[in-house]
Amino acid sequence: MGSLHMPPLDFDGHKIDHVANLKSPQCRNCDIVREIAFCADLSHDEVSRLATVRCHATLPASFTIFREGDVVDHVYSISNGAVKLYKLLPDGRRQIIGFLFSGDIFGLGTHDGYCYTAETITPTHLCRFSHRKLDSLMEEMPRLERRMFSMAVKELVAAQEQMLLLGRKTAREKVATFLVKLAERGVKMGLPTSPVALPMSRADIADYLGLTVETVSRTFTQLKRDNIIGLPSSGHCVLNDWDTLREMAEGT
Amino acid sequence: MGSLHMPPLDFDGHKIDHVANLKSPQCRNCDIVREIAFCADLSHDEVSRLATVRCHATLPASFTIFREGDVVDHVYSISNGAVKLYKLLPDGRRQIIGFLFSGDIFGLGTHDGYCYTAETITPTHLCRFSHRKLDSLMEEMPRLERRMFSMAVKELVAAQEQMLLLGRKTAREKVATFLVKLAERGVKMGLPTSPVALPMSRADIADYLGLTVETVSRTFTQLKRDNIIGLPSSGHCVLNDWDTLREMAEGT
DNA sequence: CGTATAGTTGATTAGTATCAACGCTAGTGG
DNA sequence: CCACTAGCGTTGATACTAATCAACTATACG
Repeated sequence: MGSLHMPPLDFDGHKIDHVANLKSPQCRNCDIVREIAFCADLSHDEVSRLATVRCHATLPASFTIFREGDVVDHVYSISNGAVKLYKLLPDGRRQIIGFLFSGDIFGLGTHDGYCYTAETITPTHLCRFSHRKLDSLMEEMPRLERRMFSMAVKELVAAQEQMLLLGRKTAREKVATFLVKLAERGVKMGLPTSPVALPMSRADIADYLGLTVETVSRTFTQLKRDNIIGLPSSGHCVLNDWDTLREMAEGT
Repeated sequence: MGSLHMPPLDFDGHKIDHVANLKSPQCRNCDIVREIAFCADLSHDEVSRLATVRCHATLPASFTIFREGDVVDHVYSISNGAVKLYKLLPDGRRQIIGFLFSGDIFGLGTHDGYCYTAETITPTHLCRFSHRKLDSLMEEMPRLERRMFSMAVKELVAAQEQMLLLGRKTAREKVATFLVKLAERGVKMGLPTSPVALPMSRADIADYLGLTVETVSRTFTQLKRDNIIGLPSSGHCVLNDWDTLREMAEGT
């Protein structure tokens, strides 16, 4: 929020890592990313060619990557860190469209510009690909296009589930769904089910679930009192009763 | 609702129009569809090849085309009529994901099956394409893949706007947005801005906007009392004050 | 150590849901 | 042709969930 009027750091500026050192300690992480991000399913050769059009950057927390309405010029892939995407109403009401983590990509859009603002939550390491270059690469690499398409479909499926949550679930069900999804996402990344890391603020969670900070806080406290979760700190959540949480998320 | 346990009509069964007569009175409509649906941007030759894998059907109102979880085997394009897509919670709470009209396509999904149920609202004429055949066509026709991709992106953008509506807008704003969007959609199809046709029931509108029937009804009545809209019948809505409606939709 | 920010908790309000009744419309069958 | 019925839409009374307003506590930061 505080960075809303800060101009975006240039990827070619001082915060950039110009060379990806594939033998660095981050290598293992890169492999994981390759499995999940849009490099997956591509041959070694294809990945190398993708690498020629990419650019890295390490950004601080609360850094605005681009704003809703900006010209759609790049696609981003998160190597490491956490990003939130949101839309605003003129009076400041905010809806967070999604939280993204390592391996996720974002930056699709139409000729009307990006349809959301993207902002880092934690310090984040990003890969950036220019749409222009990506487009010409896609001409030669149909599998890349396939990959982009299937990712768009996945995003769409996620968006539709979130519509069900926002339109029809209670506060408890919303929070339960949020925790279950975060935990499942973590497991896919090789993390344990519990505790779940909550790098985002309560305000962010509220704006993601269509609630207020107070309601989110109260709901957490309530779930804690019922021994369904534990809150060792505001940034971590222990899932004590996975089954109950899952049922609650499904609305039963 | 009443057709929930009715087995889907087979496209190869008695309700099928096996041959598309391009010189029929529907021809003009077909042209319009070609502009909007995924045949747009394709050459005459490409459209012909698409035609070889397609299949037509005329379905009655309230007919379930496929259900959430069904194996994803076809993509559908609406020639004529109206369709709603929805998701259900185990206890029956429903969220309508979208209303679709002439020229719209639907039927994207993952290996987990379709992520929503599709049901006709009015009697509807559909085109159906098998995913399998479409996939092999896409190998040869990159533009077709492009087209599918850009349509998925458009759907995604729409889903994200709906998230903002569901999470952060008031009942009045929701209804105003709904009417504005419907009117704009109509204009794209060459219809006048007003009156807007409302082929769907109040219950459908409610489940689309995350409200109850009663709230939708009351909100319509209220807008009518304020002379912003007129309701000559429950199926039509006259937009008297476009600017106010638009502002209301944007939340100002 | 002091200040600013984030998170929690409490009291009250407001907006929408729920429950209930009634009117309208369209289709049905006598 | 018209009364009958069923479903949809509207309206009213009340309840309840979550929002708002406000105070306080915990945490992070300089």
